[in-house]
Amino acid sequence: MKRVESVFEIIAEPSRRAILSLLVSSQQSVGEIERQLRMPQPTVSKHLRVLREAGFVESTVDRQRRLYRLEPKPLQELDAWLAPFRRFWSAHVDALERHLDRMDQSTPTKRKTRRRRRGPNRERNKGETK
Amino acid sequence: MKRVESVFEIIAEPSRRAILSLLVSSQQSVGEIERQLRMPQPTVSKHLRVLREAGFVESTVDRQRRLYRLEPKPLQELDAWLAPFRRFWSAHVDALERHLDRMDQSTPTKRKTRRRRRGPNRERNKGETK
DNA sequence: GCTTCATATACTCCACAGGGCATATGCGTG
DNA sequence: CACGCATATGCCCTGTGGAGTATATGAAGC
Repeated sequence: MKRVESVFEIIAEPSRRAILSLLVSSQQSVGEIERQLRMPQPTVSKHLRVLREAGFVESTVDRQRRLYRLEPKPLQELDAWLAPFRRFWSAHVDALERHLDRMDQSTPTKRKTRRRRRGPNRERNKGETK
Repeated sequence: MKRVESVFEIIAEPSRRAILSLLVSSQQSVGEIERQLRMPQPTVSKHLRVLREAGFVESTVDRQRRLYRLEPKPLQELDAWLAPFRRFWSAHVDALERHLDRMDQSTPTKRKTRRRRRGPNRERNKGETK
């Protein structure tokens, strides 16, 4: 009865994140999730309920199974929340680079290939941190 | 003593998110945070502790105050975690648009102005969901 | 030295979320 | 219609995280 839990609280649960990660490739039935994640079926169903009521997933009926699929909106909200911070850290990378550039020209020592391209409005970090 | 709480658990707390959002503009002392967020000082300090131990913030000493500033890494991890989902939903937008395009050409009925621009490699959603 | 300001920590209390288990519902098939 | 598989729900129990309050630490200034 305590609806509207924030997106953040929903994904704080490791099992729920696991489920979401499973569904990102393709939709799955409860039983498939149960087997892949090795967790008891009631647990899966309960987490799916939370995810469904929070809008992270939708279910369709296929014979006696329920197929769960991902819905983009909630995670897009999370992405939106991150926006100011992305600006923050890219600003910092810029500052660091300006600093290094100054170092480079003032200290022409043996430097490995640093020299980053300095085109204006560098495209934002794409999240490929690894 | 229960270190290594996940990034997700840390930001599940509204007060902590508020603190992070405050710090994104500039560093702040504990007292400033306390006043702006209207929360008791011990609460602020406790949350700051959690944030510090999780690497979200760093503190420097300025006279009798402690200045807290944002550190990018943990939120960048979160950003990285989102990457697969971004791929997921941008794929879906593309599929939807292809679908609508087919509808458009096969069903020339009265349609409000839909017709989206179809330039290749559309720029990814910037998070402006509102 | 003592006092005051700024921050940190210790301790108690309580609500609530998740796990485990039993059981209900519901659809399919003989 | 009786049985079986797939999923959902209800209930109890426990751990833990956050609020509140009091108090400790520690630097400044007199």
